[in-house]
Amino acid sequence: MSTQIALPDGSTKQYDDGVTPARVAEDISAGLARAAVAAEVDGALCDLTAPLAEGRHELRLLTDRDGDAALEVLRHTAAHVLAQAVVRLYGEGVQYTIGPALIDDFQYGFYYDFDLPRSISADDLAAIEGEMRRIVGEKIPLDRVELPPDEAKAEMRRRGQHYKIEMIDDLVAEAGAAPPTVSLYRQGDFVDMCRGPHLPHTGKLGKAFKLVTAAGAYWRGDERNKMLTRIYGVAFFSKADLDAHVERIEQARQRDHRVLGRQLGLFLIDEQVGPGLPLWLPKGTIIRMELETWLRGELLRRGYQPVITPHIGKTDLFRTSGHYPYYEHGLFPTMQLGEDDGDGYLLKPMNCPFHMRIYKSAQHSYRELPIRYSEFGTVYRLEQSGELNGLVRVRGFTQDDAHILCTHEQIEQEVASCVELTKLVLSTLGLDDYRVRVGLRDPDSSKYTGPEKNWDLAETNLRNVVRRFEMDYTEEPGEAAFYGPKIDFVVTDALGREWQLGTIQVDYNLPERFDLTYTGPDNAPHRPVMIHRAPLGAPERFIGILIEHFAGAFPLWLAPVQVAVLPVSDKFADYGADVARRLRDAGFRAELDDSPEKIGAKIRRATMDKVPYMAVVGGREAEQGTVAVRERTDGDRGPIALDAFVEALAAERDSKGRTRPLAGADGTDATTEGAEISKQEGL
RNA sequence: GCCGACCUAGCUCAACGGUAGAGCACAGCUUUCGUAAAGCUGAGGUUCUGGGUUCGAAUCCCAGGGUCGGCUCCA
Repeated sequence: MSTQIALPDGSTKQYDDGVTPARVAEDISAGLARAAVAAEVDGALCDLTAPLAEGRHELRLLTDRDGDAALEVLRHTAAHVLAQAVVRLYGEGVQYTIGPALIDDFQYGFYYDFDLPRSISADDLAAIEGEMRRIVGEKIPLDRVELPPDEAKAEMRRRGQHYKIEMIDDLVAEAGAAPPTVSLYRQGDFVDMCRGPHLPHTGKLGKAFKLVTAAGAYWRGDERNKMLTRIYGVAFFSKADLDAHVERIEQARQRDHRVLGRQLGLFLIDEQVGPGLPLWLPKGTIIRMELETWLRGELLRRGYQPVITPHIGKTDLFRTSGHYPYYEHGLFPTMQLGEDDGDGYLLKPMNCPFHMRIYKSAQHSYRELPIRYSEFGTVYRLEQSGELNGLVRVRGFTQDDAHILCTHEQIEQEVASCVELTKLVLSTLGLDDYRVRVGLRDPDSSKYTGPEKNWDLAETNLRNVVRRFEMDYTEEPGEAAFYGPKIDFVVTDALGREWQLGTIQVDYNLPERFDLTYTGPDNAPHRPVMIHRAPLGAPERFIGILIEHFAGAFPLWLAPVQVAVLPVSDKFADYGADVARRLRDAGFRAELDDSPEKIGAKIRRATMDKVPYMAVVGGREAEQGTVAVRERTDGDRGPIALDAFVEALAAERDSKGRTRPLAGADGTDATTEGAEISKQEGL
């Protein structure tokens, strides 16, 4: 009776039965034993203390160098230590539910959800963290016990852990006929149900952890359930890693679009105007105007027909579209004009019903299709108050909307063209860190409308397109709109939270509801299909993300102020005014700083405003008709003739930053403090 | 909407039951200056709103509004 252990270096060790990975680690070296957090036996993770069965096994020891897999074990144990601390401090009334490790989350490393008899304050967090440190000091072993479900339930019942009993019942139900065993981890006086693996004892958690915040979270993520208390924390293998994490969060807060939006004077959300109703300040308006102007040009080139529709429409219009009463909870309340007003009017939550009426205002032939109506239409949705967030979640926003009416055969080509446009928008701005989500219907839900065969067809169309573009994408059931599947372009903000930008949606429903038709070659009426699409999604959200992406340092073509003209003293203000006028005549947004400040102060101000170029002018420049160019981050670039400066600026502006004659060494790239600005890609 | 925290000058913050303050920004004056902050002076407050406790409230309590972090939602 013996156990053979094959190690990654190719060697094999021989043991009696019941040997544990921890024991093997000790045999190899004391250092390895110290560093090990878990083991991988024949490809499966397990505890260091798990006895190995008779026979031959491949063993790999997981240490702090093994990245996410090791971190996950550490953080998972941290969650258990947190739970033990909470139970110790708040006693029998505490029920603990789930406490996973978080690996991909930008802000947090683990959490645990509790049903507590009272709420948690900042002082409590400090006390809990103190208790956790005590538990770490006690080096309590985590012992795994496998029990039949009934015994595990009995254990949890003794401890008053009713959520755990529910979870065991679910496990049994999932497992079907053969009842599994349930693994419990005993950690001193604390017992939790858990898959594992875990650190062998609490001392291994070390000191590099802290609790961050407490928040509410519904049991099982369902708002009909009780709200639990979630405590978030972070944990690392070393203090240095923890410090680096804290520093990263701090950096991220600096590029938060709400912070930069105020600092740079881009937008304002004013309490008296109303929550989620942004005011665009002059500088922010420039950015938005440039983006929109550019996009309008691209749309015209692609055969879109611009239309303009009102902000309100009769409630009946939205009954026909089906949005009312389906989305009534998300609408601003109906406007009633008088007694005989019937249904009243609604502030529009979307543009499509209006575009449907435009289509319907004339007869259409198959020869006209596809018809593409585009509109930057501002819509209003009563988003839940707790959801509002700067520019990225608002109640009044604009969709760079269009509705394409086409035949079934044209869908793929049209969707492909929308994908191409969306990718152009993203790549032009260097936003290449996005993911593509194909939102499909949830087979278990009844919220979807329309015949199954249309859904199947539309889902196939979308799949074909994303494959044709060879895009990485994930299919996500349940993420479809109620009327059809969609392709979403999803990005993350500075704090790692995901937001949907561009979207392309196939809709068989609305043409049906509005009874849209076209005359086919057979001289008979046919039903067109509709595509909703918005490459930016909404300029509000898009620019919010863009502010964070550029850390406020916009490329020349978008920069609210493109050139700051800085006379070294008042004496040269006249020449400065000339330069500024010349630049404005050439179509640039140039500002003269004729304040009585020293040149250093003017440079500092322009730098903090993240103006791309400064033109410093003094006696030498006035005499020779030059400007001393200073680039936002590269600094002083020396004198250049004004004409040449204008020409170089135009080249950079018109190429949207792909050509940068005035930039540093390689002429194509610029970085900003703390910002990782991706290279502008070709189209 | 739910859980929790927060709200003081335009902004960032201090004062934590006893006369509301600083830095930046703003205004005036002096300086006329060569690549990231010249100096002096000044103005600026319903301490989010309303109610309560107290001799006295920015500070304690209650309600409302707003913001932030989560959860839920997202056409």
